[in-house]
Amino acid sequence: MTETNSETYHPAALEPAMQALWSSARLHRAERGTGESYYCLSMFPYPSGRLHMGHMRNYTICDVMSRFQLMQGRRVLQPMGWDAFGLPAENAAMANGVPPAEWTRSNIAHMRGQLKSLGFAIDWDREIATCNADYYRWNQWFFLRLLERGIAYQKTGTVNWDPVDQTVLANEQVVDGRGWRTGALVEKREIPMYYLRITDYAQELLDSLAQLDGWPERVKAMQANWIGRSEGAEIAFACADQVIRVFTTRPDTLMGATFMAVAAEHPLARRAAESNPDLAEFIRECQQGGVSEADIATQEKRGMDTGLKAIHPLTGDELPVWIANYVLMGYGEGAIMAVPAHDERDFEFALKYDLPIRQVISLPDGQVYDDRHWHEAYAAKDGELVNSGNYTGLSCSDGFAAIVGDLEAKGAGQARVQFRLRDWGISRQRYWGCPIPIIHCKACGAVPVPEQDLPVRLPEDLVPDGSGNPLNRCEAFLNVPCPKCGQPARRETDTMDTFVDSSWYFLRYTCPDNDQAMVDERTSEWMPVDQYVGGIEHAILHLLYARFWTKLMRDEGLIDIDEPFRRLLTQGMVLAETYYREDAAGRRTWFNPSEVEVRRDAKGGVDSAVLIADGEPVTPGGVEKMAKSKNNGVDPQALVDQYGADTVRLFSMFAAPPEQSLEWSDAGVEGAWRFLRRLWSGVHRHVAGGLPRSALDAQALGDPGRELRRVLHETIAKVSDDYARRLTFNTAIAAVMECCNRLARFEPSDDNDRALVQECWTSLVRLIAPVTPHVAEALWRKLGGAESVFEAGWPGVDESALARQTVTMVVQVNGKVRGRIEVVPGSAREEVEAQARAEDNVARFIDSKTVRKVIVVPDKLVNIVVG
RNA sequence: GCCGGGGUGGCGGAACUGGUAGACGCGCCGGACUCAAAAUCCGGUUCUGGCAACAGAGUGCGGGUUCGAUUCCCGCCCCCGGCACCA
Repeated sequence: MTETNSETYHPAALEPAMQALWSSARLHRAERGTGESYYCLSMFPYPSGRLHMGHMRNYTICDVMSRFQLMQGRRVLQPMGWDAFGLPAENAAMANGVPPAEWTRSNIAHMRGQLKSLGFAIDWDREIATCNADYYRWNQWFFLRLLERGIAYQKTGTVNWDPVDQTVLANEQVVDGRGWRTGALVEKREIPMYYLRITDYAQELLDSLAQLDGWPERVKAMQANWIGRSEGAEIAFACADQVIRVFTTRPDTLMGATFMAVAAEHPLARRAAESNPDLAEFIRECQQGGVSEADIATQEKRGMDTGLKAIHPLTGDELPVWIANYVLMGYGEGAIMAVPAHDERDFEFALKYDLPIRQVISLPDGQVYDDRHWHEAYAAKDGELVNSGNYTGLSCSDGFAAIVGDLEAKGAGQARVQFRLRDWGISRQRYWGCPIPIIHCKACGAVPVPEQDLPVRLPEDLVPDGSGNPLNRCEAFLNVPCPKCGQPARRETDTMDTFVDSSWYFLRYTCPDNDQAMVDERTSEWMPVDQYVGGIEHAILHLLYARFWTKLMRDEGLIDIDEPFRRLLTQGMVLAETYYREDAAGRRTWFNPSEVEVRRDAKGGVDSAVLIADGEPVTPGGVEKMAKSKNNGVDPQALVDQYGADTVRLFSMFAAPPEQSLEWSDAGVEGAWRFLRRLWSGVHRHVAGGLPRSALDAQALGDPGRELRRVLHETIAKVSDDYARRLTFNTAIAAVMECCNRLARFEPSDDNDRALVQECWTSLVRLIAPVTPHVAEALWRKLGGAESVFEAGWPGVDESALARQTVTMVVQVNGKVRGRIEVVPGSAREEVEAQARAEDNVARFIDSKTVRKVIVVPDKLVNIVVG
């Protein structure tokens, strides 16, 4: 243990030594210990090649919580694995010609090594990778059960189609409506896909948000809005020999409907286009551009009259039927009744195409309806019905009920609940994913692969080239006899959405070695996850799918929980300053912060920034998320090599609370490094004087000692609360630093004082141990600890140490601070007031004025109101 | 466009339940040590005025409630995350 005896701090030698110690004591194995279980989970990484700062931050947060719980005596499971399927591996294959399997596996090997060097208390025996058949076979197995239950089904869906590469594009591969590689205008295409009926679970997914006390309110709000439950009515409008069904949340405004609008993909639109080339052309135009909601919502509203007329179910009036690009086929019925007077989108459309606007809801007193300009109030539901025949005079809610009642009586409508949530399309026209276990037979149709033939293995030697899924050209994969009739048949070549992989990996960590079952009895021992940690960018999709999948597995009788994650912490992003130079054509070259030197003015403000290489200025481009495109990524490995893992961990926990974005600063890392060096030398100086001979007698301490001990125990109380309840590791670290600063100023005068210093160091080392485990382990042993600091227990608060002789109270006059007084805690109001008024500066401000009121907040503040 | 979040010194942030705005760290300024530098240590550091005591202003902008507002309410501006095939 020479590493711990060195007088100066050398993390490069120390950290591997401490890691070896933990490893041989099997400290990270989840099975060890007898305490209550604690499952602490990070969102598993996509193996992109190197660990980036976002990973580093995520896993440090999780490790701090795991180690804190370990020190509380709990049996901790902190696993790690790889979200190993997905698009980047295919892109890398196109760039380098390396098969995605090879690229992915070598990335995993490298990143595993990086994670190990950071000293995370991970149980590596449970590592999983979703690209391994022993994992994804259970995707396939469960998919077949869902197919049997009717939860999985086939229908057509809309995708982005690149007409040049003849391939389906992901939304991120569509840039300004064009394919990223070819630049061709992207088209929408309808293709058959497999879907999961998440809408069957919409109500439950919404209702059970209420039991997720440990989730941030904002995430629950985002999920609730995403599910988007709305109560309204389904209304049928006759149109020639057809019926147009619409869903509306405002049946009370039915008397204000002046036209109908259908999506370009609506069957009625297609029929109308058959005999009208202009309409067909318009539909073709609507088919251009991307499929993403943001694209559709921001495009200019456009429409065309079909010439068809729908019949208003109550008045019998004829309403023109338009095709409109703001009506979505995927929501409701793909058609709407337009009430331009009371819906902003319909209003805008009516103005543009000069369609009638008919006000049917009254406005607040004095307001007159202006049919040229939209006002928020037009969409309100607190007026009463006007211009509405029999319904005139009713409130909106009474009108809602009366109109729905009449529609029901006529068989033309009914009340209905509609969700914004759509069924989950899981088919991807890509190679690097889990094969969908289906065989297409000319005679028998889509036939599920029999269970005994699972897994359907993905061939690992293919290299995508950008022109569609290479599985389509892989005869060895494609050709297979039909399981039903034995005739030659063809495998499905679509693979599963990677969100399928990430929807249950946390269950598999509990039993990764089971090759007979997806999950087993160990799963219920650990689940639900006690603490889940991951990026806020996953607040909706991943977390919703994981909740859904958990309910599916529950309903298959595989697990017995309703919700997978008890507590959720959504960490913020890691940002860094950007620097660039612009050439004559306006093209920007981005420089990494490590290549730039910042010059400061006399006050410490940024004066200029220059490129170290040539000394010429660069332009600061603002603080942005670390990304390749802005070349502002800071490599954690370089910093770990320079300062050691503990310093990097300390700074990333200190610079911001976990939920907020974190701005990276190399200068800040220096500060963390200095603190650890001070901690190291402080303990060594204390131990060099010999450990104290006798136990601490707190009663015998002098005033400075008693004061220090009060600060220590206040610190223990605060830090414990910060770790356990507030999850603000930045303030916990600040409190430890503050206490260390106090301790450094304390001069022990006898052996009892030295016993106090011993109490301080042994406490502080344990308080910081979750954040900087290697340093803490070494110092703990230096201070005489026989076992690991993580087995040493957590320091307790001595309530008697917290008592104060006096407290400082602030004295305000009319809310402005004018002085301070020292009082005995719990002093009576009158006494405090008298003392406050006697204070010189306070008396000056009261002067001859009349005291109107005196507010006393015990032991804190006095406010004297004069006038 | 829709949903969610954020804005506090030169910088990252703190102020937990409406009660001292700026803890802790960085940077900067001054000092000690040194032949010198680095490292380290000590002191100062919201802005304006003042030698100082102290005073005035101040938490994105504009208003409001309150003895008292970074915190609560109303209206705006800017930045960030998500929008169903990036993960």
